Amino acid sequence: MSKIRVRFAPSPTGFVHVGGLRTALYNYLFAKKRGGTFILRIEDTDRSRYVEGATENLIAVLNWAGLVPDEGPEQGGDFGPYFQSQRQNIYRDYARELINGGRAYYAFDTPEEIEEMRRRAPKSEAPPKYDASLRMQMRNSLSLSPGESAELLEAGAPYVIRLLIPEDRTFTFNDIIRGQVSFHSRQIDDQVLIKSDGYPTYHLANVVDDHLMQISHVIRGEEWLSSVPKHVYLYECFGWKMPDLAHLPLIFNPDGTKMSKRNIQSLDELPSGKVDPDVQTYIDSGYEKEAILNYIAFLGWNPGDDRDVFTLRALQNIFSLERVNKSAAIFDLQKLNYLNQEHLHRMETDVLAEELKTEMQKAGIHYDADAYFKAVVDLLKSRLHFRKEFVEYSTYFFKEPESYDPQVVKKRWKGDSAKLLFEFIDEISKLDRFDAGSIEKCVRQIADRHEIGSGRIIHPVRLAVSGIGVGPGLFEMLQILGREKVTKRVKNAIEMIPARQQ
RNA sequence: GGCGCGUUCGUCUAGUGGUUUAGGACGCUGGCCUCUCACGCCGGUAGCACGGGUUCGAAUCCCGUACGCGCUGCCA
Repeated sequence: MSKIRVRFAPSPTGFVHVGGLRTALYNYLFAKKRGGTFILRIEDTDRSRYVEGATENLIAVLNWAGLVPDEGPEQGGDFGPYFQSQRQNIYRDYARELINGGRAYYAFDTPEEIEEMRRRAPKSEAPPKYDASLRMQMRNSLSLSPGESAELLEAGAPYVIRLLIPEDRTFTFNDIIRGQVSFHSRQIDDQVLIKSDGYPTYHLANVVDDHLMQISHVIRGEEWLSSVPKHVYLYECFGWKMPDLAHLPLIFNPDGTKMSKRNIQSLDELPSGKVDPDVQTYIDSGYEKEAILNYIAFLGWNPGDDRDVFTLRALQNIFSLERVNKSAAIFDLQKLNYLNQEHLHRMETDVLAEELKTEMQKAGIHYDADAYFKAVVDLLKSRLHFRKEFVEYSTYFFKEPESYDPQVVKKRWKGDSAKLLFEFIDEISKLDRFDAGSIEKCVRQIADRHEIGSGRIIHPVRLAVSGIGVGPGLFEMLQILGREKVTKRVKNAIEMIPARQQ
């Protein structure tokens, strides 16, 4: 079996689309699973749509995701350059070869003339194509005499090179995902191969580059399916072997429309039925990298069993194109959220703690010791949906409460709370070991003594040490805080709270 | 309009002629756990687009219809 070589070939026209990231991911997974090469090729042949910084941004997102190319603009390789804009002369040579072989021709029609040709058609009908039925009425090296054409070329008249699509041919090809697909040449127009600005169109460039770069499998979005016959014909003209094809299903908004960046400010205020196609938005919103990758991998693919949480490494081992679906998928934020939480909960505490330090520093919060910090992370981990929540959830572990939630005071702070809490700090002062088990025993004993529910102590203590009414299990929380802090905070609260009540 | 591709719970999907009273996950929902909020656990909800064939038997094969999407550019 020949070497697996796949490419992700985006055009730098803006932000990185969720669908684009998935295409990159599938290419990457396919290559890695089979010991192949993952190539990044920048398809920047449309100067009018070129966006400054888009390439850098694209590479940054790919690196962020861990989908690092084996060959590409950054890492180089034996098949460069990896920018199509730097390969112009290559395409030009191949286009000439086509013309010399009678497979392509020069066309001198101006954009206005083509526009006019299309406008001439009755409104009820479909716009005509530049094809066998029309080309002899246009201005090109087929309709003009050889002398006229040569004259125009010599005079430097603007021209494009068009592919001469044969009449009455059926192009059939096999797609790994869709099976056999065929098109009749009647449906295909004489595709422009070289534009008047000298740059190639996608169709020529991708065929030439895929061949020259020895691409074994083309994995891309379904929007390309309809232009495959043109590519099939080009491969035939050049006498090249075509790579295997896999056309991926599209990804849509919840309302079934195409994902668009229009009218989207943030994930918190999405227009009804819409979702943000910009990968950067999810990164900025604090989604776990692994969760994003896991989620988009499952948009159109599944491992065939019940498992649904995978790291990039794990996906590498089980991915296969054969298990990619045919039908389009809808992007669902809730499932992403679920996976985000799953990945967070499955992280090793040590690793998470290390990464959370950055979040803490950003928030300007300082902590005492590594062991203490890790203990807090361990305790709070299972309550996290997003890692950024940690800062908020853990504040009272790093500084004393400055106020007490009035709602909770009203609900939990009873007339005897102060008295019970005095008793509580007195009891815990006698404890040999200040651990969750001992603290709990202590609380239960006080409650029994007064014949009240232990909640009558638990809730006020929580309020006293944290200032709020929600949080992790109280006893574990107190153990981590330590006897000294707990005693101090409870005393503070006893002083503060009744004063506020009056 | 033409051509192409697609259609299993609200969503992601399993399913490749009998193992299926169509399975899982998210969501929603009932409960358990419990000191709160989460987590976790147990349960429920809901689907083969429609119509014809083929077959002893079809979600699975064929045809048609409907609907959706893609392409129909000197965009990719």
